Amino acid sequence: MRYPAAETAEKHQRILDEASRLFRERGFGGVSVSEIMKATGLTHGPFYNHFASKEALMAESLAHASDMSMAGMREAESSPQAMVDYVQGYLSDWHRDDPGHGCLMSALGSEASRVPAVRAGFTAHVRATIRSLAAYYPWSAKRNARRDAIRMMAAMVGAMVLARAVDDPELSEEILADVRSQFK
Amino acid sequence: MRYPAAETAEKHQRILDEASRLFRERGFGGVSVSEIMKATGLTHGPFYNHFASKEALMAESLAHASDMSMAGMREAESSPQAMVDYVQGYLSDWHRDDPGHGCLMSALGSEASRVPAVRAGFTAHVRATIRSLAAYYPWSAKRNARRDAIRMMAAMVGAMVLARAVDDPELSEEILADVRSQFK
DNA sequence: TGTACATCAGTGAACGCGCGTTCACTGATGTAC
DNA sequence: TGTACATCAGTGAACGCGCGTTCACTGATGTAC
Repeated sequence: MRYPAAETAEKHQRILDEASRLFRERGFGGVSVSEIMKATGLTHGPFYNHFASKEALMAESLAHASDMSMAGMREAESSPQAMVDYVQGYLSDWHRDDPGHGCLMSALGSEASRVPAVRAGFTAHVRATIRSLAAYYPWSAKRNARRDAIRMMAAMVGAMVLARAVDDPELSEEILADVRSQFK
Repeated sequence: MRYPAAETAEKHQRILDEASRLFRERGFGGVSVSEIMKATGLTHGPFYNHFASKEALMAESLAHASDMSMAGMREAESSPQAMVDYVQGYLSDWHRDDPGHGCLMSALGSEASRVPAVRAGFTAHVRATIRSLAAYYPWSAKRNARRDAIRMMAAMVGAMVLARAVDDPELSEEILADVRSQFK
């Protein structure tokens, strides 16, 4: 049946919300189209009214996750302290235990290398993250801000990947704490 | 038909070699049992003479990759300079472009969090890496060696994940170079 | 304003495909006598 | 030393399953008159 035009756009957004969450939680390969549609409260059929393919959804939901993430970063840019808090929050247990609403670089990084459709969006997100960290984090030497932002970003992503993979909570906590204290 | 006993053990090793390479190249989900067996020159049937399941192979091939990797690290432990060279080599284009023979943390990190069978082996590898870096890298302050080893390892893994995912060679090179120069 | 009809996001059964896994069978090897 | 036979890693067809994707159909909405 035909539906009000407004609902269609809203459903499109809901698919993107659920997809970007589920992909970050379980990886691109770990979630089926049916599961995503079920999570939005629909059957799997109409998926192709919204997206050309699962790959197209991967690309669009990665861009969506990036938009959400960068919107959150806008707030962190309001003050040097907010920026430090952002980095500390990134390296928190809370973020480690909720990949679905967290950083897409640490959640989808290694898979992104293998999905060509997704790499351009991923690259744009990496660039935006570097730019924001370089411009707003209270660096001691502004001259090397971009270089230091890249180093910090690498440490943050690596720490999160390792803290999530390791099955000993103590070691996981140690990794996060050691990198946290590096940027306090 | 029956085969000489020596060949059987050798084939087991060859399956592990190919599996640990292919898994690192394409991820656990990106390689089928058939492909692995084909890469060792066999049909997929006898796979179950060697391993209980694909999950069991994942765990065993991760341990295998860890063994190979730690064997390589033994050499790096021979001198402080060799250790610095090891870190520089880790952050090289060569390593970035050959994940199949490289670090399993950067290749399989985000997937490892989601495969319970694999996490214990992954954790053991992380511990061994920390131990080796802490003990043999020429730290300025030996007192904080373990903390500094964890920080360096996080930066190395994060840099490799990002350098591989990004689709702009210049940005990829910049990430590697900036983290390389941090540990030179 | 009321009626007739085209629209199109929805439904859910069905498709081909590749996956992990199983199994009846093969036949050179190693062992018993 | 020679012969008979049990062993078991191999082969390759087959299995059930869930996947991404397609499609004939539905029916409330929006539009034309």
